[in-house]
Amino acid sequence: MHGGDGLKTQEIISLFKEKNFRATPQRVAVFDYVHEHRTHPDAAEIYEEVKKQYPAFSKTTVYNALSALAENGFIMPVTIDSLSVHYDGNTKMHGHFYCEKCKKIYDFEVQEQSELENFTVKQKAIYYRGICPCCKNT
Amino acid sequence: MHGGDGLKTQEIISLFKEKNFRATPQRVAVFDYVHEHRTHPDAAEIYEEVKKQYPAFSKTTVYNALSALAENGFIMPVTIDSLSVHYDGNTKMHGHFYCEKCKKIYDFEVQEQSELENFTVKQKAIYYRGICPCCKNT
DNA sequence: TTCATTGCAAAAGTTTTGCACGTGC
DNA sequence: GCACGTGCAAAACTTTTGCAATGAA
Repeated sequence: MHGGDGLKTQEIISLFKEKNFRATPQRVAVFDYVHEHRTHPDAAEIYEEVKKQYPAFSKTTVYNALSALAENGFIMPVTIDSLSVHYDGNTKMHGHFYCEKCKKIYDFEVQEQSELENFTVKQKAIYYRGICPCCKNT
Repeated sequence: MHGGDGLKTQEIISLFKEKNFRATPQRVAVFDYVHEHRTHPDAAEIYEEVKKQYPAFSKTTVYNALSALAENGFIMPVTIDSLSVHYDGNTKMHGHFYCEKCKKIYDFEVQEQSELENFTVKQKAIYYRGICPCCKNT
């Protein structure tokens, strides 16, 4: 196991159909990868890994799938690292810590965040950056 | 006036020297632009605008200056929009709202955010995204 | 004088686009 | 069947790098 949700392909497809989200094998594979690997992968990593299973996979499709999945709330984009957009299968509100040394992204719990009057808020993100405990001791 | 701090060149240079930050005219100009234009400009905008005053300006220098200024706490990077890094002259803790329609970034107030045990936190950011009041009514 | 910074061009990397083809519903 | 998704290559962008020249301290 990878520490994810462990949803079977059929369950993922059902999830998509509930939201009238077209269930292509590519979208299912990207969803599955992001949910099974809670290390905040970016498009490049997802492309490399998913291609091992599905050799015909295109990079464009990864970008399309990620955008569509994020738009529909199936995954959460993390723009903490300005180089590339990372994605998180955990869509519940939580914070992200970016270690400037090892570049790893850590999750942490946060309290409920306030609303903004008159604004339609679709997504809230809390990003911290600095040095993680591991890298402090080296 | 642009709504910024209104620091004179000499004051900016003093500010730099206090922190042993080498005061080149380019760094002063970039600092000045970011502090006078509180619209969260990115490197491209700063380059275009500052070049009007100083034609010999190089894009590399803008990136160098922005990194160095951010590293020393003179400005704050805003990675809310995955396309480019924006910069904020206001380094006091506050939130940023990104409108997905008009792409404008709004500031808002936030409460004190919690610390993280064992982590060295150098920077905290709170990003919301969605639709701003202006764009809702169109 | 010295060493950090600048400026230019070229490279590296991510993301987008255009368009023909394929496929879920 | 039709609209939407996919795949490929090329384009568009942002940011970084290498290196010689310049200038702040």
